[in-house]
Amino acid sequence: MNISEVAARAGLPAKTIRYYEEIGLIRPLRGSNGYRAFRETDLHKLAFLGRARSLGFSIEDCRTLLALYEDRSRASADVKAVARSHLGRIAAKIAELQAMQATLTALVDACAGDQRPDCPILGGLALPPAQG
Amino acid sequence: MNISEVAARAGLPAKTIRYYEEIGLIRPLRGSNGYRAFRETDLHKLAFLGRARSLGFSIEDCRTLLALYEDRSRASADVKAVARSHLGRIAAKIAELQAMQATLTALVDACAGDQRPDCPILGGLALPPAQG
DNA sequence: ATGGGGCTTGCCATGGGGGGAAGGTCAAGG
DNA sequence: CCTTGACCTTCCCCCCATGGCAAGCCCCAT
Repeated sequence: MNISEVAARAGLPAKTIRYYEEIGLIRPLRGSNGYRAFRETDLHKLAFLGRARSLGFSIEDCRTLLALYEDRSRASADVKAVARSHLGRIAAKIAELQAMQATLTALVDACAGDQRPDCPILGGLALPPAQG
Repeated sequence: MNISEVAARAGLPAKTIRYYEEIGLIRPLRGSNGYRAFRETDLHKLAFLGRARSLGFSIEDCRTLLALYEDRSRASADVKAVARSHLGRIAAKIAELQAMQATLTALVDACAGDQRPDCPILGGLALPPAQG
């Protein structure tokens, strides 16, 4: 399998696949012409990586998960720990965004949004945040 | 005012302030020794930028907001448009994270998390996502 | 053999700074 | 006057996870 075929099948850009090889996530073979020669196992790994990335796992998390994926004697507790840690980061990020959303929504709702220059949004950004 | 004082007062790292000058968000004066000489207006702008950034506005959004902030004849509608656009991005990001959260939570809940190797999390990452 | 696509490497760019080196400046103490 | 140490300056490389582009092979069909 050449890179464009495995890219189409894994749903990843060829550039990303080359990058994943460069950082050691996959190790495809090489043909005599220098082309990467992907096996089915490489394709599986790339599909795995694509799904893990789409769930927001970092590359380093992916490296860990891939090692666990390949280790037939792994403990599921190890996998669960990685996943739960990531869930914590997701929850924290959601909370942060929701706080921004609340603050900004309040400012937007207070703004007339007409031709006049008076603007509570700019006012809110210019002054220290009130805690009440 | 030297950079460390304005950094402390604006709550921004000195490095960030130099960066903001480099990209033209602020234009502090210079003393004869080459040191940046910040005025009160520079401090206000930096505090404004810090709050806008903490609400998740991009640097380019900040540039726009700062221009509106300085334009006494702006229309509040222009400000509101920028803020609403940003609120849309925030909502999209929250939705994306919540989708990840839902998928990952389901996998984590299905995982025993013990010493055995069977792991629905890895299974879910290895197989194409079921839509049910 | 010629053309057009696919493959390779390599370098530069993003956003929003962080880290740290090399060197000039300033204020206080001996 | 000299030193010390804190502060300031510019400069360049680093992060993540790619995207874009260019030069130069390679393969297949005509």
